[in-house]
Amino acid sequence: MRTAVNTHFPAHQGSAAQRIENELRRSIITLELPPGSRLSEHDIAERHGVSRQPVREALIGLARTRLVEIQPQRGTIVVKISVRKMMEARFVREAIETAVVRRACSSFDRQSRQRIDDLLEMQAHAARRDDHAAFQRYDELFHVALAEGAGCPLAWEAIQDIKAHMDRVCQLTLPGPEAMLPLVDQHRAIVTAIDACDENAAAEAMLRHLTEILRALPRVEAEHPELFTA
Amino acid sequence: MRTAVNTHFPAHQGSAAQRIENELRRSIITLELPPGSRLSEHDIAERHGVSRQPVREALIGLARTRLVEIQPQRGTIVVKISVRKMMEARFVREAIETAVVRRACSSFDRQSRQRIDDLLEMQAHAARRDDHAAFQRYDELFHVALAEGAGCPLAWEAIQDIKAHMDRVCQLTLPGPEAMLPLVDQHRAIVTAIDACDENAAAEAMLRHLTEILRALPRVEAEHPELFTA
DNA sequence: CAGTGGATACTACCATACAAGTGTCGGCCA
DNA sequence: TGGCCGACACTTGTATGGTAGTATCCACTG
Repeated sequence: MRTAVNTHFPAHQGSAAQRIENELRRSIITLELPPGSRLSEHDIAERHGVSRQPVREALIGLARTRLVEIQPQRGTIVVKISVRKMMEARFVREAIETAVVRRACSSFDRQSRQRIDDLLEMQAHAARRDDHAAFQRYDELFHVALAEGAGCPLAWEAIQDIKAHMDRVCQLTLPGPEAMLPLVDQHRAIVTAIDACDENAAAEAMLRHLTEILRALPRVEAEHPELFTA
Repeated sequence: MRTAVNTHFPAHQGSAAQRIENELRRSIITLELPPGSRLSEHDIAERHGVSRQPVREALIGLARTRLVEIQPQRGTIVVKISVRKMMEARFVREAIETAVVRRACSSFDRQSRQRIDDLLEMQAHAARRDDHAAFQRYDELFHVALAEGAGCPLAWEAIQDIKAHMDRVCQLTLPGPEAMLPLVDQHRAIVTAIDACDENAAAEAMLRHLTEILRALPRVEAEHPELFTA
């Protein structure tokens, strides 16, 4: 089975629309396309060598997760980061993932459990190499494995949509192994609690992990005010 | 502010694509389009008097919430109801909404609080008239008001996507005022607990409310096996 | 000189036409 | 008669042209 990052359109894996949506999503999250950027169907189509139609569909997909805002007959722009929405997204994610790890304490798929060890290993390696992209990918896979292992893959689908509001902030806070390595430790703490079948400890560990982002938020907002909404 | 049912495409409120998506979603949830139905872009376009393009965009939107499955170069079908996915969706929803009502106990917007009283009144009226459509609409608005009042409208957005897996089952269980009226009482119990600022009681009430659907599930599955996946 | 009205250059939106892939049905062959 | 092979009908995917709406800029007016 191929490991597909975006599982929303299992049927559209190879379509131009899906390719472009993934590409644009990546560019937005990595801030290559900074908030406020104007996106033109025409330009993007030319740049990717396709027609405007698939580009349009890609933009609609991004609009659904609120990464871009389509203003009819006016234009499409990359939305600015909203601290308020990020806080809300974090709150919802905390609600889902603490419930997931609690469930994981009752029963956890053995295959997923094995996979998690591998993922943690690779993530730590990525952190030491200061490879943000790989780190974030493994982070995502870790949480996916958690949801799947707990028997609730749908939980991750739900998270994926709201996570978009947090990803760009994470992108700003990650640089430097000293920021990434502690996150791996937090992951380990979660797994340890699950192995011990200690619901409260697992939920507590997840809560600490998801609260981490709040620490650096004021700093990054002060450093890059132009990326945030007023 | 206009009360928009679907807030995913604020920019597309009047667009043909959005109109058709809403219409199709309604038809699927009300089981007018039963699971397994084949949907043809061509036919739908003709029936609505538009071209294939907006229909296509509508179908992509529905595919994102897994209401339909697009099989490239083959066709698009209404997905069957999956008990497994419904259980997962219920679990995730429970996680989110119990967290929301807990938060609501700390602080709750006064305007939303007033609105909830009106909604409960109207919902009870709809129940007595045996008006499923109105009942379900008010039910949705109740949960929206809860999320907004708690200061987390994003929570409802997240729920909307996964709720699709539950709505059709609800559609099957609702008929008859004797099924609907208890649900209104459960809503009242939630509000009462929030007014008393009793977190645990509120979460407990919400949990009972969201567990209700499990009671009737075996019956409807036995009565309509053709609607469910094997 | 400030303010207003209109032509213009964009935009997203929709319609139409074409391309590419898939399942089916019927004829052909062994 | 059973199995294989090819044409056809149907699907979604993509390309292109035209339409309607909005913002901008500039000439014109008070």
